[in-house]
Amino acid sequence: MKKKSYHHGDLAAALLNAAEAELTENGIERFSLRAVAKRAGVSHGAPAHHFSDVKGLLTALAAKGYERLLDQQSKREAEKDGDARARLVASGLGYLEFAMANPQLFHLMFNSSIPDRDDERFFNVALSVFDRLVDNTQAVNGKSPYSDEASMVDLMASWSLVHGLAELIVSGRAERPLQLSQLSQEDREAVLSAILGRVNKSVD
Amino acid sequence: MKKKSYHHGDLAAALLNAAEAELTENGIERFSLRAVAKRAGVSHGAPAHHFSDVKGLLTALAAKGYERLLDQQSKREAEKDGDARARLVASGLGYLEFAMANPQLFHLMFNSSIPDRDDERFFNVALSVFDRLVDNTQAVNGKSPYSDEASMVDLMASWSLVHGLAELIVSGRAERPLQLSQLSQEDREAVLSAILGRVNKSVD
DNA sequence: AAAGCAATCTAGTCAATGTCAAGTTTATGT
DNA sequence: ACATAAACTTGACATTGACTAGATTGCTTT
Repeated sequence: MKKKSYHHGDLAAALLNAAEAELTENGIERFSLRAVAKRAGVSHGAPAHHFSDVKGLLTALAAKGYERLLDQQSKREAEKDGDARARLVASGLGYLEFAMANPQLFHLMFNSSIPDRDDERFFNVALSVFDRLVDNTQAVNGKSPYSDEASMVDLMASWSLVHGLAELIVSGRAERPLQLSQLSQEDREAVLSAILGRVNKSVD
Repeated sequence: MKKKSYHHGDLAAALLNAAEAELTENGIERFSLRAVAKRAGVSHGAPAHHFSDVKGLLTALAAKGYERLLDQQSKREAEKDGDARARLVASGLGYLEFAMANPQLFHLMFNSSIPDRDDERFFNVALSVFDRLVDNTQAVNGKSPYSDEASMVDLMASWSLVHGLAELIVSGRAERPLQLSQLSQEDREAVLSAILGRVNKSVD
């Protein structure tokens, strides 16, 4: 069905797909805009008409990543519809799952200064992820992080733990201590849940 | 005293200093080997004789960073010589302090795939940081993370929390919730300590 | 339906970059 | 002092992102 017409039809989407494939294969540090264009079957100058530059393309890709992250978390939370704390942990597992399934994309979203964080779409979807954490935290301890300082401390502890663990796993530094790759899916989740459960334990 | 002689004298060290300065000013993503050479006052080909390539130079720089991180932690721990748990938190504060003082170097050490983690010096000093955490964890809960699984879970939770918090701060994502830049040094440490204290709280 | 216009894409060019090879200068050891 | 190796320079090359001018095509307007 694909005719090699001058106009592509939906080059923007095709470029995003190509960009993610390139990112996955080569990593952010060997990422090349020209390789993306070649993969999409267009000239090296074509991307500029849809994304002003590399920064624009990768900002859009990172925003797409955030949306998938949100989906992943929603899915996980939906499975545990009862306890608020269980939902918070489930949300964290979704975060980890996303990181492990998309390490390079995760890296782009969180460890790169290339994406433009002030981009509207990027900003909003990133805020959504944060807001979800706000809601979950409030559901657990009954107080809004925005008004209650201790609750915000709880939130930051949860966030830091989940994100830090994701970083350690994705970068490979958690492999030696935990040997996650040796474990079954089930055991792995048990270990990760145990770690996530170590934060904000209710002492009352 | 510096003569513009053909031979530099200690170019390796000079290149490392120049590299750190360039890294601090431009960040890893705009890091240029030629700019480093120019800053050190040598030709663009000179670095190759001391560090085989960019990877080699940045691996050495990252290893230096690890050494400074270790020092920072030692300093902090030395101040709290009593309680094991207080020492663990102090160690974490040292970690955060290093990250905040050297954001780009931190980024190079932990979020970049450029440094060669199998490099002997890099590997060993990174292991030292981990071993310190092992010792501190054992001091707190009395069991070796290497033999006791629950203790390793504690360790990973501590590590993840500290590292994640450092990442959130350095990347700027913690600023909105915590507004650390608005706080005094004292208040800031109090907040950070509170967050670090949220993990592995003894419930017995 | 035809013409004009704007969007889309190509192709050529430029400066910057990392790496390599060849040559030059200086230190060192015998 | 002389040879040899180490340190450094210079020039070259392929790759990269960005810019420009021009070619092609879809769309709107009448």
